[in-house]
Order: sequence, then C-alpha cells, then structure tokens
Amino acid sequence: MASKRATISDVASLAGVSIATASKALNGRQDVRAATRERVLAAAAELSFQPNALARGLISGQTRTVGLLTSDSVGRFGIPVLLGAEDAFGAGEMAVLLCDARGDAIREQHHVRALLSRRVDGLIVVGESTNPRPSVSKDLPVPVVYAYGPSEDPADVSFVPDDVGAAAMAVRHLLAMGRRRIAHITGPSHYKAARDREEGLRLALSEAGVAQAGQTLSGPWSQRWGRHAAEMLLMAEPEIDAVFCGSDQVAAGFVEAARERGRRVPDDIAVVGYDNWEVLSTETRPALTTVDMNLERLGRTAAQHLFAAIDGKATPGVHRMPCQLVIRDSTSPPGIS
Amino acid sequence: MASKRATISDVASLAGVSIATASKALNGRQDVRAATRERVLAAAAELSFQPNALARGLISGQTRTVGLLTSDSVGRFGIPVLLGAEDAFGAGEMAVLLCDARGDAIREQHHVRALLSRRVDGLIVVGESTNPRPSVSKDLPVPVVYAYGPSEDPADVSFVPDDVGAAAMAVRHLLAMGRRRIAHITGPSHYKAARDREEGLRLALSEAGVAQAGQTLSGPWSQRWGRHAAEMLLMAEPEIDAVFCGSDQVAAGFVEAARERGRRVPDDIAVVGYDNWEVLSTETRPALTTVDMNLERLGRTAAQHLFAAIDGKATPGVHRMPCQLVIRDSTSPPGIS
DNA sequence: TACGTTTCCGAAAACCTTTAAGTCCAGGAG
DNA sequence: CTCCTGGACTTAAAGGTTTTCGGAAACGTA
Repeated sequence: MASKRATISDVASLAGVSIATASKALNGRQDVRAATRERVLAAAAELSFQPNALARGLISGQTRTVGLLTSDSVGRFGIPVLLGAEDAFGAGEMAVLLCDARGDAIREQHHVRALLSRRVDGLIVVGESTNPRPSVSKDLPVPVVYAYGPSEDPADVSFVPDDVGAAAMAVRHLLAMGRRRIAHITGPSHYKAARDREEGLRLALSEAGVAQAGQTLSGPWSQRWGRHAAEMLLMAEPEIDAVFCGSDQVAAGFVEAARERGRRVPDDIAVVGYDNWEVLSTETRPALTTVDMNLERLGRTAAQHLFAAIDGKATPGVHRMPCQLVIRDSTSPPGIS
Repeated sequence: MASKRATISDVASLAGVSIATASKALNGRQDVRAATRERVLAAAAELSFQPNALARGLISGQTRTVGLLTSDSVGRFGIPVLLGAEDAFGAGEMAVLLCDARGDAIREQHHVRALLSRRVDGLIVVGESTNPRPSVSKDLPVPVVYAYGPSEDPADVSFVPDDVGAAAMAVRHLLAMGRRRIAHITGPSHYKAARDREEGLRLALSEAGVAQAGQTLSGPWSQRWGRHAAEMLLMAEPEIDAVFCGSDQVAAGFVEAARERGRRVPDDIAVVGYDNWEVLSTETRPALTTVDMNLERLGRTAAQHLFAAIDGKATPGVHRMPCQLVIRDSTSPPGIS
C-alpha cells in the first residue's frame, strides 16, 4: 500500500499557490495564468493526485453514481440488461453501484435506502421477468427507470421488449415461408412473456386468416418440456408444418424429439425459438431461427433515459423496445438445407 | 421527487438538541440519556433521515464500498463469481461498484483510477479465464484480491478453482466405476484450464497405472467440437469405455454424436463433463456427471478475504479452491439406467 | 460552604473540495 | 495625479457528519 494519498492542498503547496488556484487550474477554469496552471498540473502529476470524489460530491450534490437494483441477477435476462447499462454509464464518468435483492422485497427496500444514503443520482431496476412488478418506492428523491420488468405504476418509466410485436414478426416469417399449420408451445401462462408471445401469434395468424394448429401448450421453460410437448403435439396434430416456441430451450427440446420421431426440421416442420440464447440456438441442428430481444440495447437505452431524467425531463410510461428476428436454418424452405 | 433531504442538523433542531448529541444518539453511543435518545430517534424517523454517506466517508476515510473489476462480464464464469462477491458484501453494509474493462488494459487502468478516486476500500478483479493476468497495478493504496483469473504476481492474493484436483477427482470416479479405456477431449491448449484439467487426468491415471486411451483432443470449447471429436475418437479408438470432457459443451456434443453412432451412454461409454452449466448438464440425456467449480463460493471467499485484507493482514499467493463432482446418470454402471 | 464526581450535552475542529467574494497590482484613461 | 478596469490570485464559507474536549448541572461528601 502506498503512503497517504495526496490532497489538493499538497498539490497547492508544492506548486506554491493557494488551494483555490490549484482547484481552478486542475478544473480548467479561467483566471489562472498559463504558467501557473502548468506548475499546478506538474505538481499534481508528481504527487499522482486524485481528487476525492466524496468531497466533490458533498459540494456538488452529484455523485455521478447510479444504483442498479436487480431482483434475480442469476437470471439469464438481467445480466445483459445490466451489461448494457454499465456500458452506457461507463462511457461517461458514471459508476454503477450493484445490488441484488434476490427477489426479496424487504431486502430491496434495504438496498434502496443504502443507495439513497450513498446519494446515488438515479436508480435502474431490472426485473427477472417481464411481469409488472411493484414500484420500488413512491417519492424517491432521485429518478428511477425500470428495465425488462416494468413497474406496475404507469407514472414510472419502464423499458420492456416488445414481445407481442416480436412474436407476430416471427409468425409472419413462418407464414411467408409458406407454412400454414402452425402450432405453439410456450412457458407457464403466469408469465406475461408467454401470454404476450401468444398474443403476437394470434395477431399474425388472424391477419393472414389462418387458424392455429391445435391448442397452445403451456409448460415449464425447459428443454424437457419441449420434448414432452413435441410428443403430445405430433400425436394430436400430425399434420403441422411449423411450431413457434416460446423459448429456445423449448425449441431445442422440440427439435430433438421431432427428429427422433422421424420428422425433418425444417423440411417437414419449421421451428422458431425465442431469446437467441446462443448456446442453444446456434448449437442445435439445424441452428434455430429465433427472436433476439436485444437486451443489451434495452439496458443501454434505459441508462441513457436515466441520464435524461437526472438532468431534466423524463417521459413516463412503458416503452416497448423492438426485437429482432435472427433467421437460421430451422425455417429454411423445404429442399434447401 | 421529494423535497430537500433532511440532514442531521434538521433532526437535531427538531429534537431540540445539538448536532453532536443527535449524532451520538443515532449511532448508539454512550453519554446520551435514554429519553433524549428516544426524542432524537423519533425526530429522525419523522424526517426519514438518512445519514449522508459521503460526509461520513470523508471523515472516517472508509467508504464501505469495494470495486469489482471484471474483464469480460459477458462470460459465464465472471458472473457467478461476481454474484458470490456481491452476496458476501451485501450481508454486511458494503456496496459494490461494478466496472467492466472489456478486456482492454487501458480501460482497466481508467476504471482503477476512477474507483480509487471514489475511495473504495478494496478491489476485486475477476478474470475471464483461469489464465494468469497482469497485476492490475503496483502500490495501490487499497488491497486487491483476484478471483477466478489469478494475478501473475505471486505477491498478490488470488483465488482460483483447483482444476487439477477436480479433474483428478473426476477421473478417479471413472476408474472407480470400472472404466479403464479413458479418453480426453478438451478446449484449446492456450487455456490454462485445459492444461490443468489434462494434468489432473494424467495424475489420476498414473496413480492407477492406467494408460490414457488415445491422444488428448484439443479444439474450441463448443458442442460442435464435441461432436466432431467424438467422430474422430470413435474411429481411432473404438474400444474406449469412458471420456473425460473439458467442458459440458464438449460433453453434450460428444454424447449426441456417440448416440447417433450407436454407442450407449453410459452403458458403453461413460462421460464426464466440466462446469455444471445446468442448461446443458441436466438437459442432456442422460444427465451429465460433471465438475462444479462452485464459483459463487469462490467469489464469496474472495470477498471475505478482501474484508480481512482491508482491516488487517492478507495471506498472499494463489489459493486453490476445491471443486465438487456432481454425479448424474452419464457415469452410472452399465445396466443400471 | 467548598469540593470532587458523575452524567449529560454542546462548541468546534476535522475531512477535502468548490466557489463566491475579496485583495492587490499594473496599466490605461481622464 | 486620480480613478477605473481587469487579471491573477487568496480568503473564507459551505457541504454533512463524527469526535474530542470542555462545560454545566446535579449530587454526594467533608
């Protein structure tokens, strides 16, 4: 460990000026002769002076720090959002204070207080699912932005993926590929994501005047469920030519089971997944056409919006961010692959 | 946004005492009459007073904040370590300042300076691989602990998974199951993880006086490589009865290709993976026996060690943390599953 | 009464920086 | 010569808290 850290008064006395002059020189302000500024800068470099952000924050009232509150950071979805936010902040001089409430409301309140006591300039709350969640607290002295999981309170600012639009886009792609007997396997219906994606499916089907093949099958978001659902579906609706799956895990399971049952993908049945979780979507055979929610961008956008809210005006409400369809082999026209 | 935040002097005047007395009452110190303490506490509650951590840190010289510097947070390995560290810190009153250098040394130095200027009490550096990395900086005024990726400088404190020991444990398990023709498929040899795991394999084999079946096959850490290696291996060494894979991705690829070639797992060939990446290890059929590096615990331990280093003495050097073998169906004795 | 002890509380310094206000001086205008 | 202007620099206050030390009151003892 190095010896005591240099303060601005050390710099000032080494340069032979007052503290105020040193401060002005270091901050590039007027009223300092060029020669004097040089001396101060040289002194600062020699002492490897780093201004104390605490003292600075105490005066300015701005810490240039934001809190990032996650409910379940182990989840696959929180992480990219977090990364995107960190990215946007890191570009400036902002720092991110990370807290994980692990789904516990008490702990969340505790963290909010701790962050407030550290005088963060703003808060980003990233949810573990797209289900609306309780507002973190009314009347906080700093702006709050919700990412991935929106706030229940429409007066708050939330950024969520446009699941309905993305699902419709995915299904339109299947229709454009000439598929007409489209089935749907997805996750538990208490997930808004599952309901939204189904809504998107219905939307695209009704636009085209096509009926859904069989009932929507709901189960866990797992590969195992994808396999199981595949067996049920191929029994009940043997003539399907496409499946829209609510997640890549489900899709990977479906593909595997379908192949074992002698159905070729994509020749007999085209498959679309969701999430673009690359370890699954690019490693299955064939690689999966899937929806990429672009979560890093969502996180970045949320962070940029927090900036705006910090020094100015926010635009409340739920902002739906467009997703992207990544087209791979699992939806190629028959005979191509 | 709420109105101006209450300060301790607001609390003091509401309670009708001096600032000093208010401070003592709030911090549970002696020399305050019980009744007075009550009044102060009540006033603080009424104003929902939160002490300003900046002012407090300015005096005490302790911010109760640590910096978490990651080189590649998108990686699967950094995240659990980060979570474990956050966990250990969150238990106390510590907060974590997260920075992602994205593998760029310049950016890393920039972040170190920013963190130092914020007066963090310590630093955790989490690597993206177990390859030793340059020390973040000499003579920092705060303690530094490296997690997952150790520092090149043996005077630093590093915590890494015991890959050699874990690999040996995995291979001993195969031997205990009666397997004698054991092959090895792993990742690129410029990864220390790949070299260490191979070393563990050799160790366990030579203990038992058993020769490795064929050469070690090195390739990318991917499922695709696992499939490809399986084809080569089953051609070159058709009589193998077990494979130790350097990662679950490789193992999943191997299992898939082996089954397509008509080899039953585990009856004909037992398979062990590495990482316990659950989306792969529990969803393959059969579920994979694999090594769990227990990265969250590693992160927690690193954090706890940082505590120790902050207020006392550190024990320099590379600390190897034991891993755990998770036994599943892919190594069951023939005839069981 | 004088004095010592205990108990409770307040004044003020300290932490480090920024900034508003003030000082000093040279030089130009009248 | 006086007055004014502007540049270059310094002084001092402010920001919120903790902590040391001194003071005051209350009480007991001689």
